Amino acid sequence: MQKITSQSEDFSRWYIDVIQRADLMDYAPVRGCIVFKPDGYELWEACQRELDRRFKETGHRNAYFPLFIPESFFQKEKEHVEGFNPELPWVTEAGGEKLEERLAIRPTSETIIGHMFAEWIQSYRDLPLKINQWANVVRWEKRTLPFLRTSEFLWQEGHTAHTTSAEAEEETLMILDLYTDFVENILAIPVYRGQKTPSEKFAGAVNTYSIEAMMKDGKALQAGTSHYMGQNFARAFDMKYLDKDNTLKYVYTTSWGVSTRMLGAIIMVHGDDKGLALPPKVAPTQVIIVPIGPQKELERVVTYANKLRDRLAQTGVRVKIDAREDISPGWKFNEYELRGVPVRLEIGPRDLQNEQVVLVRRDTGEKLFVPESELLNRVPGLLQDIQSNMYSKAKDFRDSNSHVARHLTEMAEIIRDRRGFVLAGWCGEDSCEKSVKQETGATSRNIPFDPPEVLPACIVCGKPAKHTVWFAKSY
RNA sequence: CGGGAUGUGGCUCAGCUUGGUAGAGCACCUGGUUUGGGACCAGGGGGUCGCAGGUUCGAAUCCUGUCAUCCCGACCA
Repeated sequence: MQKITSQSEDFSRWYIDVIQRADLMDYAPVRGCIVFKPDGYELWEACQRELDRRFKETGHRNAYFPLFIPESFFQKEKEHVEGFNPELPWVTEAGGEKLEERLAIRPTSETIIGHMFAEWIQSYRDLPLKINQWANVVRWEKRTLPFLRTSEFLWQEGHTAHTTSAEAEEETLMILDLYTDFVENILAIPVYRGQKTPSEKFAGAVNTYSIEAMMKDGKALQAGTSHYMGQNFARAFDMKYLDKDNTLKYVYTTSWGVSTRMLGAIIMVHGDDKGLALPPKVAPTQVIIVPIGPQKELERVVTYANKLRDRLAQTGVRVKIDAREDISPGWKFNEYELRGVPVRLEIGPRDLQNEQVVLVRRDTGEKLFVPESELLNRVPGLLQDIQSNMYSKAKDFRDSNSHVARHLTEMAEIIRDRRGFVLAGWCGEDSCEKSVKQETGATSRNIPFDPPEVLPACIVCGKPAKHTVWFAKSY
């Protein structure tokens, strides 16, 4: 069996090797498009489950809007058109005839949802309106990478409309908190929360907020964004309501999304040279049972293993058994480590004899000999322990690769030699932000709400800093 | 979109320089022996060489075009 490239040798190749060997995806016959294979799609479904529950708990309802967007819709919001035009695919012909108006395949749905909201909103009593949609979107990217940037991807996009700017801003930040909670507690990935600089914000937004995660190669990945649109889209799409004072007013809107890019984050944050490592809370299989034994004993072992499987499943653990006889235990060990299953349960004749099982942690490789009588009590705690340990490891890595720089040359050195995130002061000028990119290759990730340190001077021009900003090379 | 590389059974690749009708390892199938960290023996099936043209008696091999993937860069909610 061919080995995967090690992370230290070539991180990009390691990533491509792992996602294919772990059977998460396959390339599709269309440029930049991938197939989410069952194991990859199950991971996405696990994310969906967690997020969808949170959206509903916070008063959002799911709906579904069309894939096609009339060209004229895009013309209505100037920044929005300019931002998205380069990456739009167009339908110009259908049913054998040329269309009167071209239809874009949605890159995001602000426009068409804005159009519909305008029809649905009449009175202040219709507000707030809080909708989420699970959908595929298309952006014709120049350079693609499975999960992280593909021409077509899956995501959720929330869209809300409110009577006041304060309420809309509150929604925007509440969602950022929701994303943070999900990514940190479920995916075990620590994030920096903050506001995007004007050059990095969403096309048409007033403010964009993001959570930024650090991959194991030190690059940043925007794991989620939440936008406050002010009245930009309300004016463009005529989203008005009659207020208590009997005057027409524009609503304030928000939008926010996370995508299948998060699968890439899980892989790049937790994976190692053995392959994937899935946080227990999203792992489609949390415990894999591998029965071991010579032919004569195997039947007895498997019968017993099946009983354990059933009892574990009853306590809510997602458990599977691999009782294939034609594949050696050693092969299975490697296989499930590659696939990132958090816990392996080995059971053989010796264990039957001793009334115990062997548990092996994916995160540390540690072997635990557990009396059979304690198994049901131990497993949930072990899974929780793995979950926390994975978060701590990721956080330690992130923290030890987060630096502070006071001069541009210093930042360039850090980015070049040590990688990771660099905190720096910024005067607020576009030109200085551009200089950072030119000199170091890093772009501004966000302006953190709670920077570890406040920097007084702009790293480029030395003038008083308006903001303290995270910079990094990013995916 | 620019620069570089690659495309040959499911996978990794050899063959291409010097054209002569496709090969290895792994995987797969059958039988047997095995089973606590990627088992072994024997037998077997599977590819007109990314695609389309061209040169030639003859093309995986030479030429042109095209598509896709990987790396670097530009661009990028």
